[in-house]
Amino acid sequence: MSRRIPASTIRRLSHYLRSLEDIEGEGRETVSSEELADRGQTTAAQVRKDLSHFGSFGKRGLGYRVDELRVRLLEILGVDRVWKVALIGAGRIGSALFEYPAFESRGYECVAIVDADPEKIGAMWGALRIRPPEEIESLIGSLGIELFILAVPAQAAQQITDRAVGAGIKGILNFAPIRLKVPSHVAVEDVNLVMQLEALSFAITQRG
Amino acid sequence: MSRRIPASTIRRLSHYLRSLEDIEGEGRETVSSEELADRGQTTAAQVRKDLSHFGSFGKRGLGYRVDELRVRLLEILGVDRVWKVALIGAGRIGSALFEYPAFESRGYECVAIVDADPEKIGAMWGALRIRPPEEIESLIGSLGIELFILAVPAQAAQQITDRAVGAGIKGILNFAPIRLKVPSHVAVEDVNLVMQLEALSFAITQRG
DNA sequence: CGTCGCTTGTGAAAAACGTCACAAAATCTA
DNA sequence: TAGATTTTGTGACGTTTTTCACAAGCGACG
Repeated sequence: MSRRIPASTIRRLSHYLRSLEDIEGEGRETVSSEELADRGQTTAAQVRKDLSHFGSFGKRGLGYRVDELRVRLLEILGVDRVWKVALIGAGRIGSALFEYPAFESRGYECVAIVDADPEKIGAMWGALRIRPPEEIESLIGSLGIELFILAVPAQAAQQITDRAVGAGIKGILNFAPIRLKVPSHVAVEDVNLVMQLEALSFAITQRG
Repeated sequence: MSRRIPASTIRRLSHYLRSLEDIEGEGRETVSSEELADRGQTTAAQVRKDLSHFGSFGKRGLGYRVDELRVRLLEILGVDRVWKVALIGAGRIGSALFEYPAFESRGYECVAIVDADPEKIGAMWGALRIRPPEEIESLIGSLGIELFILAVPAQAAQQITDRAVGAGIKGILNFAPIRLKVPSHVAVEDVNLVMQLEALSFAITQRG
């Protein structure tokens, strides 16, 4: 029941949540920390320690009720509600993300698409019309957008970020390969595929 | 000059490498640990500690020679050569990745595309023809493929992984939302956008 | 009801990771 | 050459994160 939670704990909670959904799909009603550990890449003690940051949800001798723990994890992770998301950048990555079914299934709802390319502005993606960057502030305000998925070239990313921050954005999933500067109350998660590929080639090279 | 390197160090090395390329582009010849720290999200001591795992590349009083350190980082990360990559899954994500310019610029060369959809098999993407899954083993063998970019539905991922491992694959960049089971000599990096969005919503909810 | 088997929750120990502080090495200046 | 100045490389230290170990809680069963 502490205050400061490690980022690695949060990642594992996401994974537990997915496992719980699988387990629920299998029709099971309870699960032990050991089984959750096996399905993740961790240990039973780690599972219990992770959960203990937020309360005690299990029953000794029995384990955790699957649906109960699932709902608690949804609450903890803040995905027990809909998040209004804007997709900034209607290129290849943006297009792939827009169709990515996993987002909607977790309550992330794309309510706006923005692109700077005059050829794209005005086009329809599904029910959404692509908007020009000038409308960023008004879109955030009128639609209640809290999250940005930022899939624009690196040189445009900081400028757009500054405007989004000014208009009250709360979090950014950043695909641009730069470190965005934001005030401390704005959350940023970087997606960096080159970095992950380099982690692979390092690991392989290391082992010879 | 130690043996076991923290994953966080590797991520930072990738970032230093990008910074060095920027700095070189600005025409500078040397750089201090402090400047590298400023461009990353870290401290000068951390930069020096990270580098010290692999040797001592700087000159006291001067800093690091930009081009020299850049080349050393390329070697350390294993990107001082070409990696033959296969793209498994020619859907939206696969398409976005295939056109992603950053991959080629770091020496990751896509030499094969595989998809299970009969409607896609045989189609050309650039100079590459989309292959059926049955050819996975022979493609790995004949083309010298070492890395997979796995962008297929979750239920197909483990099966394809098993076959790739059997045929000698060394690393997998996994977009499927499951934890792949692989022998310890195979490296896996998971790309999990839902997990990253959940990290955002957690952070925002926490501060709420 | 008492005991047995199972599994949680949690302090305490250990390990991993990051920070600090400073001696050592390099250049520059005179 | 000597002294001033800069910045690295690294052992010692502090903090964070993981692992360990076990008391305590729960259900089952005779």
